[in-house]
Amino acid sequence: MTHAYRIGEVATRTGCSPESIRHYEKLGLLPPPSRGEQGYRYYDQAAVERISFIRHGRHLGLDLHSIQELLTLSDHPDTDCSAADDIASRHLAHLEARIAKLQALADELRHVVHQCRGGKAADCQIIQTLYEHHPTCHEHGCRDAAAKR
Amino acid sequence: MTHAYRIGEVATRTGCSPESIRHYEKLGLLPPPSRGEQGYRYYDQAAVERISFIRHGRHLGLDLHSIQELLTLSDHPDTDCSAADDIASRHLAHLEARIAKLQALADELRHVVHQCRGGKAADCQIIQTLYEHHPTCHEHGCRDAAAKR
DNA sequence: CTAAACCCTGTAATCGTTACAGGGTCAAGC
DNA sequence: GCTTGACCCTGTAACGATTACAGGGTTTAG
Repeated sequence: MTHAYRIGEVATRTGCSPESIRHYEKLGLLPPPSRGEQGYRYYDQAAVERISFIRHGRHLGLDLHSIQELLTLSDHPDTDCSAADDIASRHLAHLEARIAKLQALADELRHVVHQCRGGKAADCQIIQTLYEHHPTCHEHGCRDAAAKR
Repeated sequence: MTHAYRIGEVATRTGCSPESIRHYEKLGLLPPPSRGEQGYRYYDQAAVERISFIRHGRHLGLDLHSIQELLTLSDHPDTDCSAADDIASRHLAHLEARIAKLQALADELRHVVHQCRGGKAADCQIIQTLYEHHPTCHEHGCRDAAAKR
């Protein structure tokens, strides 16, 4: 009730695009805002903060479903909030796993990059590696890596 | 011409699902295979190797477009292959950037995790942080982080 | 002869965002 | 007045790669 912002102003204030804001509404993360006579959405300060909340969660890499759960917790201040910790911990573990995997991929790529400057494709180490590559090859001995799984 | 494999056998040999194989064909990464009288696809050894090539590229995190470029290089053995090196280097740089970003996110998350075991949602540090969080906050002094951008 | 395990095509879902198309509304400037 | 541009609305489709159907046909083993 503080001010009534139209979606464009909310967008610039929060860094969310108007499309994203409408999308969050459609998904149920935002309550339907009040509408002016011509159907324009009007948001109050609480809505701006809620959208910022979503934006920050996205910035941390949380998916909208997790953000939904966190918002629900926030909407019920008397609830036990260990669920929030679960979500954050789960996401952190997920991030760390992804980092480890990407590190492994980067290591593999570093092995093949700069192997073929100026040569012909027929001799290219990168292309050769892709034809012959056995996943998780130099992790543990390369012999049966292709057979497993 | 070595053997004629049906799509299911190719799938188990390469680790790609039949759907993915058909998808690669539709995108033009695979030449249309020969067909039996009932319309079944039949693949030879070269096709199996090409699909493995794609699979390995995907395993390294390359997108299908990059893989397409690498396959085209491989199809023209006389071409200069520095383009392959470009693709791999580009992807490596992309990976390293993504790793750095995920590391930063994980660091931020580690700051908030385990802050609210057993408390009420109203006091939850995680939820508070999401409401108040200013991106790149503890990078450089937190004061005007919200104002910029 | 029937049931399971294949194969075919085409479409829609996933996730979050962006980009339209096609239309309405409102302000400022002439 | 009337136009121009910046907004806003809804609904749909695209992105990338994969998965999951529906609805149908074929082969193979029991």
